[in-house]
Amino acid sequence: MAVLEYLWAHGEFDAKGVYSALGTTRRISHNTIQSTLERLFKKKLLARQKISHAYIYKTLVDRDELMSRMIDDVVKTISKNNTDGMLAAFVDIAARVDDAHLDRLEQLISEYRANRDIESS
Amino acid sequence: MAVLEYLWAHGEFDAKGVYSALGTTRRISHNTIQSTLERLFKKKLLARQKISHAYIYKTLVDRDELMSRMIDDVVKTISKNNTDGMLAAFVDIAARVDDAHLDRLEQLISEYRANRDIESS
DNA sequence: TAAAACACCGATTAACAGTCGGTTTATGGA
DNA sequence: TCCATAAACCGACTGTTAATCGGTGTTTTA
Repeated sequence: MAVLEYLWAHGEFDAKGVYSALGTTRRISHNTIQSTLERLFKKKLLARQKISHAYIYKTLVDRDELMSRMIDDVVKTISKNNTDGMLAAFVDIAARVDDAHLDRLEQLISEYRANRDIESS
Repeated sequence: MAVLEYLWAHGEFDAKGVYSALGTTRRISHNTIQSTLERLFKKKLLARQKISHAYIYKTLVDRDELMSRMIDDVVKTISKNNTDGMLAAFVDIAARVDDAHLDRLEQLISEYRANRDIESS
């Protein structure tokens, strides 16, 4: 997560760059960062491109997309096809923060619809 | 999950009861069911009560509540405090199923509000 | 009171994240 | 051209957790 956070915040970087930002604070070796980058790459969460002899990594999914995937996984394991329960959970969670979030959620739905209509015209 | 599914569908049961329902199909021993029940109990997902010398287990959370918790976990690990991103992800996921789910989501928000207002009066 | 039923503990396997060391390979400068 | 360095790559170890089961001891009950 720390690596992803960093790349989300700062764009493309090589292992060295990520290491100099995170390594000291987290007391982690360069190799640890490197392995983490490789594993994220294998999971297709990062893309990489060889510049000279070092890879430059960048994220393949943004934070919201990753969150969506993870929530999707949860929904799949726990309530196969019970999308209504899923929607109810969304409302619960939003309301749990505070009720204003329900308004905001409605607003986002409207925005989504508006956006969709523009794109399809 | 299979154990939880069973208890959600059939109410209270002891290990034996769950075993006779799931054991044969899944080719799983009585002990496996028992361990699973114990672990779920330790996680506070099940409650139990000793009847004679056997425990009767029942679920402490329903499916939607469990889903909420798991989604909450995802949101916490991936987007600390970025609730707006979370809400956007909800809309995305709902819309991804199909657009009717956006209507349904709005409906659930209304229902939630109506419910809340009744309870607070 | 002995057999059956059950709880409980420990053990094994498999997966995975986090971490790192060692080895190989490729680069670029002397 | 050759070597020092940087980086990739591979394997390993630890810790955690789920899934699975056996063994042991305890409680019922016939």
